[in-house]
Amino acid sequence: MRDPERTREHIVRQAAGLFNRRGFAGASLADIMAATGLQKGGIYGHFRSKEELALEAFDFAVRQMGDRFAAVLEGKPNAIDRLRAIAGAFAEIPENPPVPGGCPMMNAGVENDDGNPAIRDRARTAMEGLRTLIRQTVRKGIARGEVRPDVDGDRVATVMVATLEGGVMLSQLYGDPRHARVAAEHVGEYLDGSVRG
Amino acid sequence: MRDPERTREHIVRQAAGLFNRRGFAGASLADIMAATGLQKGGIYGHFRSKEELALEAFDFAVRQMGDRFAAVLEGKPNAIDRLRAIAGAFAEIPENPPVPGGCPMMNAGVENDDGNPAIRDRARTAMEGLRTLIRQTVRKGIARGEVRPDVDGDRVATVMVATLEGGVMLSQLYGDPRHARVAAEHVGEYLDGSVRG
Amino acid sequence: MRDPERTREHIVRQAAGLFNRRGFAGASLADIMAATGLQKGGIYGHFRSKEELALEAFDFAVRQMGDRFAAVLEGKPNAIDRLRAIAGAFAEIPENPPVPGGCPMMNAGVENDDGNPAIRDRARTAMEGLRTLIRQTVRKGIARGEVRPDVDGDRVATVMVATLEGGVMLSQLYGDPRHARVAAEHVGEYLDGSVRG
Amino acid sequence: MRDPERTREHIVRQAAGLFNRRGFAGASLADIMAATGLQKGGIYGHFRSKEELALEAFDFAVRQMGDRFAAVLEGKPNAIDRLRAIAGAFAEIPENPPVPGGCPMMNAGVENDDGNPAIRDRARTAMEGLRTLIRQTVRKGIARGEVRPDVDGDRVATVMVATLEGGVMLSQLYGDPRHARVAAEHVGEYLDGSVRG
DNA sequence: ACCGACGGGACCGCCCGTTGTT
DNA sequence: AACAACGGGCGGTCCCGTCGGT
Repeated sequence: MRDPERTREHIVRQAAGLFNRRGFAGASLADIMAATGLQKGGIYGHFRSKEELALEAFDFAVRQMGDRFAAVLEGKPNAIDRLRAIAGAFAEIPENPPVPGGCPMMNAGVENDDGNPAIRDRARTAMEGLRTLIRQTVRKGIARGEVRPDVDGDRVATVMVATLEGGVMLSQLYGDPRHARVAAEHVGEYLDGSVRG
Repeated sequence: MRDPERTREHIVRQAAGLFNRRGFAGASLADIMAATGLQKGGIYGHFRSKEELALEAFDFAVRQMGDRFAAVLEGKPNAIDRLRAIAGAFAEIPENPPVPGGCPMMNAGVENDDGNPAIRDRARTAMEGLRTLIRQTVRKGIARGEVRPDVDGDRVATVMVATLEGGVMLSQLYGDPRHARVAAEHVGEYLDGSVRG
Repeated sequence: MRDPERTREHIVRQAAGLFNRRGFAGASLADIMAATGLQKGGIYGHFRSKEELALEAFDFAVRQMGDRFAAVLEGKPNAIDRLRAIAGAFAEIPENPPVPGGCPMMNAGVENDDGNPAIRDRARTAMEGLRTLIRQTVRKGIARGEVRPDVDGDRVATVMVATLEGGVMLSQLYGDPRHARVAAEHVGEYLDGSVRG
Repeated sequence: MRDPERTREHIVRQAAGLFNRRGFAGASLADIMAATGLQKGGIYGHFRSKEELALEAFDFAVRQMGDRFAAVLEGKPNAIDRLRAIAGAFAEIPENPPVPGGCPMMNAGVENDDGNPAIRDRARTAMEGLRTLIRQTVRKGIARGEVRPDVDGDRVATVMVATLEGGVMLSQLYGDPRHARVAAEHVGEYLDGSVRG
């Protein structure tokens, strides 16, 4: 681990999985030391505090999610196709999570209901990014005639995100990926029935 | 606080809110002491451990949820009406939570992703109770001709619960009750469009 | 347990075994509650504190030891016979302890090396009672011509008690009653060889 | 206290005295903190638990005892001289204890009558080491014609250890070193009268 | 006489963060 | 850059003792 930049990323990556699975309070520095193979000094040389590391780890996790979305949206100009692709990306989370522990936005939001407002803010911002992606996709879809002109993009965003995140949550709770897939399928039907122009 | 039974319930009620908001690890005995006005001895006289208290608190929270459902289902024989009532109950959670912190099943499920399998099991069982309620409502609705005969009750349960829980999650994350209401409205349209016979 | 006197003795008896085996700090009130079948109030109605109970329990234990000595000394006027009888009583302790846990004087003395001077004082007094018994037996034996006139009773007491208590300690440590018997046999030879007149 | 090895030994040494005087349960971490001048973090960095520290402290205490024996046995080939030297070492314990609190084998054996089997096992092993030393000294003494050929080394070991440990116990109980000395003198007479060839 | 709820405190173990050193 | 010793404090658990009630 000669390259300090590489070490830093290594820490962030391992911490992201731990924080996502166990939450900020539940993941201890001892856990992170074990996961990274570093001692305390090696970690505190890169981050001023556990919280600073948690924030970077959360951003990293959100970026992993974003990369997934970017990958499935690649080369899809059609709005409905794009929204379907987002649903498909969610359907895959339980079986192939971008970060261990599932969706970081939901996890961070629920686990930091109380306390740790910094992470909560980050979760809100990230979630709003996803909702904005959906909203703008809808808007462009309307402009392109692929989406009914009377469709409210904000509502579509809420319906989609709620259903998909809820499906992931059920899959995690039951340890059964079907729920996320059923939720994604429902979103597909919803898009065909109520959104498509 | 002469009556020990009352004290016990008082502890459980306060603890339910704390555990629901902060999670099992996040809610300390000091928090519970502060919320109940009791000292450690007074709490450990009623419960053998923090976990035993957490389990009872979780059961209490689930019961509070169940009471909500029972209240809105009261006197509604029609299946679609009943499913709508469930959606309506979820829509109200952010503004008027049966237990502070929102839906205990989702919270416990997400926060105990790792660790504390006992609470996780309880969360699964409670969630399955809700899904069973929906499934059986669908089945009776088919028998009564209120629901299309080809509707899969299990899928309806997953779609409804995913959407509604996801809506509650969004409302909590944003501090805005609209998301839960939008999710509930979507469920209503889904019921009218795809379930109603 | 109608008779309060009987209850009190019941507590003392059970506590004596617990304190003798686990020491003052090691035996908790919860242990005593479990052993006696009484609740806290039932115990504190008879004793003002754990220490007061411990002192009475220790006295009880010493009395049990004393009863053993009295029994084996009964009808033995000869000094050497009496001293042998004391050795025999010690030899039996590991297999048939008068109080669970062995000799309370040794236990209390060793376990209260530091702290709890009250129990330590009682242990000293009790031990001195035993040494006085030996010393006076020697003295009478000299007067009766059964013991050499130049024998120092105090030294006999120390040698006998040291050897016998040490034998009991070894038997307890190893869980093997032979050591106490060997020690008692040695005392017998010592009496025959160096004390008998 | 720069050198961690030195710190560790410092902790062990101080803890050995505390555990030997107060027992495993009786010596609290607060006591050890006070005796060592370290905080909890400083102690738990060297030992994983109180029990691990107690085991090392016990081993240290036994080593201190062993050093005493080794010192007095130095340059003494004759078996009777060696056995006398062991008795002499015991006679000195009350006035000049190798570890504060007296003989760790006896203390640990008596105080862990119940509970803490690990320390009890160590005490047994250490005591058996002492008995073996005596047994083998007797055996060699027989071979060298210094000890009667019919002497049973195991019985000698039990008699000597019982008497000497008992003497130390009496000295501790009374706070008077004479008992240990009398016991050692008795052992000397026993060796001359019953063991010497 | 006995029960049992409760107070308040001490226990050990783990936590995060700092600091001196290599 | 990384290690590892250490400080100081919070965590849950169990402790003993009191007191109102039966």
